Amino acid sequence: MTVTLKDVATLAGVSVKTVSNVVNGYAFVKPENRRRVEEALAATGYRPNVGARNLRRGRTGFLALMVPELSIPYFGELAGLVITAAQKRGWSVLIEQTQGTRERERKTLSSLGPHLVDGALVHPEALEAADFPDEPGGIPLVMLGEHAVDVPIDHVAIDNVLAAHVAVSHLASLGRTRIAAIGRNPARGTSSQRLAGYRSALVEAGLSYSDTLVAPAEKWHRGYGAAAMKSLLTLPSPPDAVFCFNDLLAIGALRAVAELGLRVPEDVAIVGFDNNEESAFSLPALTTIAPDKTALAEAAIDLVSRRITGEKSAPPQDVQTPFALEIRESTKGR
Amino acid sequence: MTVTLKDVATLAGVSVKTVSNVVNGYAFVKPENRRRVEEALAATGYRPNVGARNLRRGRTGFLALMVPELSIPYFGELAGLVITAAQKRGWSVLIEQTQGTRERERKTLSSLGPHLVDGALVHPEALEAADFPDEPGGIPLVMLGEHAVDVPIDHVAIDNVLAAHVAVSHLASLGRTRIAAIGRNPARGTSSQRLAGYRSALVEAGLSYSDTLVAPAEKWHRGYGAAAMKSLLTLPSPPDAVFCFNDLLAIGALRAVAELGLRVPEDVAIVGFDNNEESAFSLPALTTIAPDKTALAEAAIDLVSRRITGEKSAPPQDVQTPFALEIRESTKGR
DNA sequence: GGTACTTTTTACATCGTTGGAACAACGTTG
DNA sequence: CAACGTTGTTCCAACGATGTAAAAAGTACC
Repeated sequence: MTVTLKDVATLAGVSVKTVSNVVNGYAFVKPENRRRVEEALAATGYRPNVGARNLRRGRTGFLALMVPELSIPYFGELAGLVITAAQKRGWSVLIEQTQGTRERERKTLSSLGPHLVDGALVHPEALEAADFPDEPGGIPLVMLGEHAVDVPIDHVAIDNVLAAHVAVSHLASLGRTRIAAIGRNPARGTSSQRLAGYRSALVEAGLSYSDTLVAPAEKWHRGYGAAAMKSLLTLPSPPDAVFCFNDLLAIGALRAVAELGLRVPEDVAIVGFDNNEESAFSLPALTTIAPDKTALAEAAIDLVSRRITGEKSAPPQDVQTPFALEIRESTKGR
Repeated sequence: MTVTLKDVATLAGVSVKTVSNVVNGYAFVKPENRRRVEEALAATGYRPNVGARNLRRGRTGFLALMVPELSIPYFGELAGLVITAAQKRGWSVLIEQTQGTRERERKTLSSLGPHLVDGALVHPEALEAADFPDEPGGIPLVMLGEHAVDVPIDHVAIDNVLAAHVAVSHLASLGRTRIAAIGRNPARGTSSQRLAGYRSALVEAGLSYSDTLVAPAEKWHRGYGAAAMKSLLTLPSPPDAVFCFNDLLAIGALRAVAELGLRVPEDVAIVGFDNNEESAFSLPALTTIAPDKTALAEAAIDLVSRRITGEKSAPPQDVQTPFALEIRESTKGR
C-alpha cells in the first residue's frame, strides 16, 4: 500500500540511498539518474515516512503549544497565529489544553517528552517556579504571556505593567476619578502585573487607590465580569470608569451596565485588554489594549526554533512585543 | 541524555525485550524481574520514544483536524472539544488551517500522508467532490459540518436544513412577515442547506420568498454581517426579522441595526446559528441555533477511531448530532 | 529420571529512513 | 599508463521500539 524508498529505488533501478539523496537534494547525482528517480517518485507518488525520518534524525518536526482553552478567543486567535508562524518554518503544532489549572499545567509540562515534540510554547496560568523541570535534559521551552515565576527560560510577552498603565491613564485623561479594576486573582501571574500598572497610573494621575474598587474574578470569563461589575455598581459610591483585565471581563461588564440601566461610556467608561475580534463589534465597541499577537507568535516560534537548531545554551531571552491602545466607543462615545 | 529501553535493561539486569514486556503490560514476567524493571524505570525516568514505537507499530498516534481558522469562535470552540475528545482515546491532535479557500483545503487534504497522521477530521468550506482522493489508499477521513459534495466518507453534522427551518419558523411564530436572510454564498455548501431550510419555513408559514431579502456574504464574519444588514435596512420595505447563517453575521447585524438607530427585537428580530459563547453576552443576547458541539466532536473521534482500528471498509456512516433553538433577547426582548 | 507441557526470557529481524565509509567510475596529470 | 583527485553510487549500521520464534527455566506427571 504505502510506497517506500525501496519501491522507488527498484523502479528507478538504483539504490535506496541514491533515491534518498535525490529526495534530500544532495548535489552529486548523475543527471540521468536524477531524472529516473524523479520519474519514479512521481509515478509512485512517494511520500517520506516522517516518523522514520525523524527517528533517524532525532527530531520529530512537532512543536507543542500549551494553552488554557482554545474556546477562549484570545487563545484561539493566538493558536491560529502560532500555527501559521510554525508552518512557515516547517513545524507542525500540537495543542494541549490545561483549563488553566495548575495540576493539568504541571502534568502537561512533564509529559512533553523529547520524543513527542522538539520544543514547546507554554502559556501558563497558574504554574509556579517549582513546577518547571530543573534539569536541562528536556526540550526547549518558550513561555508566552506574563510570568510571575522566575524561571530561566525564554519568554515573550508585551509589557503588561506598562500596558495596564496606559489603559488606566487613558481613563484618567477623560476626567474620570473613580476608576475601578476587575480581575484581581492571586493565583494568576498576569493579574498582579496589570494591577501594578493600574496602581501606578492612579498615582501618576493623582488619584487614590482603594481596595473596594478592585473586584476579584475567579476566572477571566464574561460571566465573572458581569458579576463583578454588578457588585461594583451597587457600591455606595460606584466607579465612573473600569479597567478590566481582559476583554471577556469587559464584555461581561458591558452587559451588567446595560442591565442596570446605565450607559457606557456616559456613566461608566470601560477599557479591556487583548483586543479580541469580538470587541470591535460589541455595543458599544470596546476600547482595549491591543497586543501585536502576530509579533508575539512569530517571536515565540523564532526563539524555540533557534534553541532547537543550535544555540542550546545561550542565556534565556526576554522578548517584549509591541502593543497599542485601541480607542473605541466604550470610552469615547459613538 | 535520553533514556532508552536498553539503558533500563542494563540497569535492571535483564534483556531489552523484558523491559518492553513490562512497559507494555505483558502477563508472563516473573514478579521479581517485574519489580526490578519497574524500579529501573522509575530510577531512570524512562519515557518511550513515541516515534520509534509508532514506526514499529505502523501508527503515528496523531489525528489531523482541518478547519478554516482557529480565530473563528465556532472553530476555536470545536477544536477545543475535539482535542479533549481525542485525548480521552489516546490521540494527539494536529491542527491545519485553510482559511476556507478551496486551494488550501485541497492542498492540506493531499498532504495528509499516512505517516504524519493516522486519520483526519476535515471541516471543508469550499471543497468539491473532485478534490477528494478517489483511491482508498489514504487514511480514514471524517467530514465535519455540512457537505454539499457527494463523497462516500464518514460524516457528522447536525441537520442544517431542519435547524434553519426551526430558526425561521421561530421568527414567523413571532408574527414577523418580512423575514430576511444573510449569508448566501454559492461557494459554500452550508449556505444552500440553510437557505433551503429558510425557504421551507417561509412556505410553511405562508410567507412568500423574495430574492431581495436574501443578502449575500462573501465571508461569514462580523463585518460582512453588518454590511449586509445595512443594505437590507435601506431597502424600500426593509425586513422585520433576519435569519443570519451564523452568529458572527448576526453580531455584525446587531451592530448595523444599532448604528441606524433601530432596535432589536422591536424593529428587527434576529436569529443566529452556532451558539458561540459570545452570543449569550451580546447586547441584546442572541437567539440562535445551538448545535451540540460536544456530541459532534465525540461522534467524529468515535468514527475515525473505529476506522483506524479495524472496520476499514464498512460503508460510510452519516451521523446526525442534536441541536436546539436557544431563545434569547434578540427575538424576545429583555 | 524422563517426557510433556507451561511459563519466562532472550536473540534476532524489522519498521523506513539517513550518515558514513567503502567502493567504483571518471577524467587529469606527470 | 600509473597515480591521483573528483564524482557518483552502494553497502552497512543505526535510530528505539516491538513481533516472532526459539531457547531456557520451571512444573507436573508417570
